[in-house]
Amino acid sequence: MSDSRNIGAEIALIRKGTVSLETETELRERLAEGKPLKIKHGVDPSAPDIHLGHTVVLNKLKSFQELGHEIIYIIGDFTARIGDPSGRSKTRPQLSEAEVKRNAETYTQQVFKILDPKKTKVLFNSQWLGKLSFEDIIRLASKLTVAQMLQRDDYAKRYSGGVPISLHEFLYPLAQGYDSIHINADLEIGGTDQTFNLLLGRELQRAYGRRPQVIMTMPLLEGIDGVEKMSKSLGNYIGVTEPPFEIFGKIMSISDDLMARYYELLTEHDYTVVKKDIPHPRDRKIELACEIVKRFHGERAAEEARENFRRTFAQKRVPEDDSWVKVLRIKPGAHKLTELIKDCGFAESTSEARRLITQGAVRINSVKILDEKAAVEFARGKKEPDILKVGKKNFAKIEVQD
RNA sequence: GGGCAGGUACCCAAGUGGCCAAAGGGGGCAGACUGUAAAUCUGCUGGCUUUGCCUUCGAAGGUUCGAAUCCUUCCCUGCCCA
Repeated sequence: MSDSRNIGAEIALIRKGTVSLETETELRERLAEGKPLKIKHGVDPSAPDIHLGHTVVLNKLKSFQELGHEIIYIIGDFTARIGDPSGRSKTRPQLSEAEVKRNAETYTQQVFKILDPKKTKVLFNSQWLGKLSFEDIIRLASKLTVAQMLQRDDYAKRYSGGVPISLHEFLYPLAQGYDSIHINADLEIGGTDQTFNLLLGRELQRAYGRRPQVIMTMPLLEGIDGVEKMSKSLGNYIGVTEPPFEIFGKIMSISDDLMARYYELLTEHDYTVVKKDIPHPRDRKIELACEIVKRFHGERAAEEARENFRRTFAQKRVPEDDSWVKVLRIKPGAHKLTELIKDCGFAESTSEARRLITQGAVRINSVKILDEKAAVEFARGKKEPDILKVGKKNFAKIEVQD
């Protein structure tokens, strides 16, 4: 690790796919010392699920791990209760202690789908942040000025736009920076939306007489809407624990432009090469979907998802995947269609169910039903269960029993 | 503390006594066309036992035959001054 040529190669590897690295010189110095670096990454367990957006950073952490460095994965259980305002035009909801704890547990489980648990140190920042006294916090806050805080884009925008900024929101980056001091991080990595917080960590380390951490930012992955960054709260995410067919389907529904982006950020492939090898964009997307599914569910699941997809959408048949077909058990006799739709969870209210019917979105056994008042008769002992289809992708098997 | 401007549906935003379940845009959903893509076009977008009824315009009271709209009090936000 002390060989300067190897350091060059290592830096090249580290740099791959990053947006920024401040500073490369400092990184080189630290690598030259020959000790494993403490690589810090903090997460906000405000949503309990890891999605593809997180994996961009996680993959980078994994490669650090493979290079022999120490990963310190900080669950921001304390900071989650502040609510990170990064990239938001609004104050985040503050979570309760119990919610945060529950989220944190599922979070770590999922992280280890990518990282090696043996080489990862998971810490909760309530361990040290919870012990700070009010005096400590004052001292911390005195290191920074309001003008510095307002440099941050989302604060500045809100401030000039007359949108409220609560005082506690200023504490978020401070707390995050304090984490860096506490663990004595050599390098902190985050999405580009974390740039300000990461830089602030450097400031604070300096102010506390520590060597400032190197910071590295990774691109933010757009969500499946192709516009906003992927996030659970926007509902435009693909979670790593979602069932194979679900992941497959979500990938297939993204735009072609976004597909290029996903190839770049989520796979090792060079998109220009892929484009040449697979000329039809649909097939390219299928390949991508397979690859992603494979990563989290294995080869077989990927093949099944591919087959199922073909069956469902190309051949317009009922998918052979339980995660995509709800099972509704009902008693024999006549049932109002609106009720059935609601019971399957395909509509939240009778009015909505009614709308779906009149708009031609509802079929039973492939027969379109347009009468919003329709009641359907179900008898026991049919060979094949009746299939209710609502919209393009909602299927339910109706099972009749007493 | 004083002055001013505001708080309308998922978001932005119009509406200043009845024609208001509330214009317009965004988002979302559905349909057509497709490759479950994009673009485009069309419709829908509070609830219900739906030719009607019920609840909603920051909250609570009040005026009125009738209130998102007028009055009172309260809560919240921004700006300016101190």
